[in-house]
Amino acid sequence: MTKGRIILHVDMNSFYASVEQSHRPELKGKAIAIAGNPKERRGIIVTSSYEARAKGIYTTMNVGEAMRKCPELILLPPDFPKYRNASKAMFTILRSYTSLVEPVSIDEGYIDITEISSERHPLEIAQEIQMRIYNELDLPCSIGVAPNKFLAKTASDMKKPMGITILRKRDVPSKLWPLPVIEMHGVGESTAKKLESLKIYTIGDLAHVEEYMIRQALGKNGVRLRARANGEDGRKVDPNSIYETKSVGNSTTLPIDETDIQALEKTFEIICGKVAERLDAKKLCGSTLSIQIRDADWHNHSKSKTFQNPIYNKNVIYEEAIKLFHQLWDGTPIRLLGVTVSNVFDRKQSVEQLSIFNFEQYAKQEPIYELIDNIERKFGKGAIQKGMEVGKQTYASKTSFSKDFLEDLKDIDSIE
DNA sequence: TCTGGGGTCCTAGGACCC
DNA sequence: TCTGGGGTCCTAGGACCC
Repeated sequence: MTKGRIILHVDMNSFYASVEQSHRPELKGKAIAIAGNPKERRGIIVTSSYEARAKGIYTTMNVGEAMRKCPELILLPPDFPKYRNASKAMFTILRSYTSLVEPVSIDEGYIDITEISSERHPLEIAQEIQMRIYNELDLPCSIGVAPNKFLAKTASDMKKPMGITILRKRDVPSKLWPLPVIEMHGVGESTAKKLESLKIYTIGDLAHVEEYMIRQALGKNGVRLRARANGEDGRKVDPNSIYETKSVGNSTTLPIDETDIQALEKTFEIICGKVAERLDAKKLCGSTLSIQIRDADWHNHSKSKTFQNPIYNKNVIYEEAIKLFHQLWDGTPIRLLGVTVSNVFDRKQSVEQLSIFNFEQYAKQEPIYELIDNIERKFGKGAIQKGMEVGKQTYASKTSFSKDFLEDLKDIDSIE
């Protein structure tokens, strides 16, 4: 960490709305918004154009309220494939400069331009990137230029739309410290409240608090926030982070606060289907299943279970989710239902892990060890491996491959 | 301003093992 | 014999971000 880095944060401006405007030029200059489901009572504004923002429209605003406030507002349903394509094109432009590109979400990412900055000025690179995205994709973005991720992210937020902001470490006292602490990326309402009780109101206050005090109040996270308030952030730009999915979930807010078990089970079926579909698309599986419930008062509850063998099959997910649900639910009305598969990894990897894992796991247990010994004696050295091959076939439709596998082994034994 | 749906990371307590 | 400390995994819940 001797050499300084130069990092850009590229943040697309009101991305979904801008993509729609670029596809349909007649929408340019107009107040438009992407709304979850305009027909539904619980539809909200997901993104709005700057023209709409000027009229008081903001993200998470209820659709009905938005229409009252701005009757000429043009509502559009989200078109994610369209946004994903635009996103891909944007990242392709970024990757034409360096492979050190880390997508953070569909509409923002970091680029480490340290190496290429030896030939060109960082500001010139930022300007060119911004112009290329604008000219080639017809999309506006803001760019932050800084020595680390936190400052780059903070900088890209300072001038919107189509801004470029340089934030050096030496600018931190003058540009960051006067701001209210809630403005900081990583500080939300809850943390701001806790900080307030410590008489920390500005980013500068946070930067100067004693380390032991902030650790006591906020733990590890507090210490990290304090470092960031001082302009320090050692995180690297990691191009691989997008490939390291940790969980896949789906949730839905019900049309009414629901108590009818049949309606709830039906919803679970749909949700589980979507989770399985997305796991399929990414060729993933996961070992932990959790369900989420949100009640009418916005209290959240969850129940989870970790399985010996990873799951991904729609029916398995549904059956297990329903089991968890019945253990968790006390009959009170439900606002939101969710299902998540976590501890996910590549499905191909899973087959190998599975075999090794099971073997080690069960070889430790004496009767099984004997059993395996016996089988190898009876059927030859490759028998266990073969049994596992068979296991792989049936695995897709079974939750507990290990148990099934063991049953299979017992069957073989009882053939004797 | 009364709030959708996709995520990530952190914490704290308990179980279990050495 | 009634008792330490460390590590890891699991679960439930919270905070935050876009």
